[in-house]
Amino acid sequence: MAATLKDVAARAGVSTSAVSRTFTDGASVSDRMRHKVETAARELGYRPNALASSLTTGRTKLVGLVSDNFRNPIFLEVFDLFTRALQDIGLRPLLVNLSQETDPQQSVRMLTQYSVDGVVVASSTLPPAFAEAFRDTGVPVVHAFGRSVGAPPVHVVGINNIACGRMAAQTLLARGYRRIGFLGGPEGATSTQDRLAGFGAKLSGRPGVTLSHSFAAAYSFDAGRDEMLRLLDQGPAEAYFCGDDVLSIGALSAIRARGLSVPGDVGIIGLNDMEMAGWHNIDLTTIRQPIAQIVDASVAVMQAMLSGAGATPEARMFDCEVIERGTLRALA
Amino acid sequence: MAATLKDVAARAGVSTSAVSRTFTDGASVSDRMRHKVETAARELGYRPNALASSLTTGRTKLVGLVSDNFRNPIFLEVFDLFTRALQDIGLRPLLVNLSQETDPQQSVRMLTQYSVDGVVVASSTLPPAFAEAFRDTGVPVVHAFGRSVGAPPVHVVGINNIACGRMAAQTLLARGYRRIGFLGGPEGATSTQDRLAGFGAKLSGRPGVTLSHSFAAAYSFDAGRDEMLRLLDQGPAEAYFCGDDVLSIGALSAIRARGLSVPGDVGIIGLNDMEMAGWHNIDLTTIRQPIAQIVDASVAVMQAMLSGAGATPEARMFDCEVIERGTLRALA
DNA sequence: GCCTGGTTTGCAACCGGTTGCAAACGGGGC
DNA sequence: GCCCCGTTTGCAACCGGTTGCAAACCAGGC
Repeated sequence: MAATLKDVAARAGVSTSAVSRTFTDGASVSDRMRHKVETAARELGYRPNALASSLTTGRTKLVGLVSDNFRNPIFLEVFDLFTRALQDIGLRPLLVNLSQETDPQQSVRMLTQYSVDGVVVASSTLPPAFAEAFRDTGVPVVHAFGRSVGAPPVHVVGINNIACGRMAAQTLLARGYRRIGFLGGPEGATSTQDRLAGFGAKLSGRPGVTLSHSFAAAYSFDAGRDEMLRLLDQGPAEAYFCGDDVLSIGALSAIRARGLSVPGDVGIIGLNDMEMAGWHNIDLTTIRQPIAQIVDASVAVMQAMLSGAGATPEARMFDCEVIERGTLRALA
Repeated sequence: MAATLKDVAARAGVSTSAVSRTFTDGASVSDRMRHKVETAARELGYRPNALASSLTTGRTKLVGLVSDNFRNPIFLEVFDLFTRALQDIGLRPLLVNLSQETDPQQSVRMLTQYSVDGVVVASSTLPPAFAEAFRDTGVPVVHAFGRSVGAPPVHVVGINNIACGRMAAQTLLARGYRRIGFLGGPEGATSTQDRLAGFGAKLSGRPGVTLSHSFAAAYSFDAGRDEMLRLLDQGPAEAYFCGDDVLSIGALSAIRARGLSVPGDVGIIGLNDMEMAGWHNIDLTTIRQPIAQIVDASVAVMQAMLSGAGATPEARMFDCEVIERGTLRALA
């Protein structure tokens, strides 16, 4: 049985308030008192019960970390960064896996029952309505990797997918590609829609440039491979902007399986710059999403909200960067 | 401000105990009472405060999910499976990232302050002493992906690394390889040591069979590639058992970079069977670690401990299976 | 109508802390 | 030594629930 506040007070011969105060900083305690309490606490191995104190203070230092993406390897990095950043400022992530089967409302309720101080939603596919459900309970919310809109319902941190699309288009044009394709993720994902919109906007109206597009069934290797095999059979474009690196790697596999070369026969540019993209045997030219910056900014926003600031939701969108490797031909 | 038990009691015109009882199953409440309370609760949107109740019941349904491995993609799957399995039985994972900088003792304290009902340690590299630190606080612990020892200090679920080593050796021998190498992970990792032990034991005493071994700096692509490049320069073995799939893929990259072919010039067998190993452009022969079974068993053990059973720690080790793909030559 | 025994209900103490308030304390100035 | 004022300390109420215990209730048997 762990020692309680009362035990410490009894042993030190002081009131429970005194003990409580020595453990909350900023409270007025004399040196002599602090010393007495601290030795008693040490002798008993006392640790304050975080749950009990949160009952009166109203703060738990618990933060919901909600995601529906447990497939894409970059999310392992995202979790790594989030957990560390949250730990660093004394917050504890309560991880919620929002797989298809689980009812979103259910997890909203669950998190409110645990009185989380805030919620971080890390997903590029979750609908805005989900984050709003949290906001409606009065809990600070930040949607990381979310979509940028004019006046967002909650704080959003992410990348500008439309700008990424433009950037990809610009990169392909500069290398002299004319027959261009877009191989997106699932058609319903807003990230896919935005990337295609920016991509198409930049290409449209260019003389001699044609754009075709299609969608893979998922953001996965197999889906990318299957879709590229299909495209190759019906006469491929000169280069493709793929919605994601995993998709790109699947596409690369398909191209090589057909005996074609990259970038000789077909060029590929991906998006994310996952670790694997830089591996020598893959060497994928891609657009880097600044994950660490997104995570840091999200945590900073959360911290601001917890200290009362940041009441009006804002969208904070980061720029991406083209990482040149070996899957596009050289500049014209 | 959320409605409390008292608010509901007032509205329904009953005592707080009555309300509490209608929300804890197994308590004796008449139908009429239950109905009154439920409508009042619905009207107020009442949700019981999980933290407050845990104060008296002593159960939080919070479980620490502790890991130090946020680099290996298979751990994303591990987290996926763990969070879902825990959620399914009503437990909430409090994720703890035990990166190098964080003091293990610190997180032990943190988790006890939050009165977690149990702790799952998911790591193949953490020392047993760490899990023991939890056990010493009286919290149920299960160490998933841990090392098998005779009488473990805590419940351990994982694979038998020694048997895996033997299995790899057997597979290589059956294909007629004679000059054999072991390319391990960091020398200090117990998983590496055990795999080498089993591997060496099976090979030793075979006439004409030689075993060389070396260690990569980390379980990473670059470390595997670097070490294999070094080995190739000093005259490689005919086939290697690599400590891990990521390492294997790095090694494959190195072999092809030197213009050698797989399995023509060098054979490779990995361990884990991460998703990528099955990708067409990698096609790695490897030993599959039954991740889902390990997770399920770990959660089952945890659940048993939470209901009072499983007092004496046991080691539950699963068998692995060779997945034949394209990086070893055909059977002799 | 009364007694019996099983259910249902409310009272009040408790879980482990926090905090407003007023009393006790302590040091400086006279 | 006394008074004043800022600090330190303890009391007691409270956070939002749970639960042992005893009283109130109810149906059935006589």
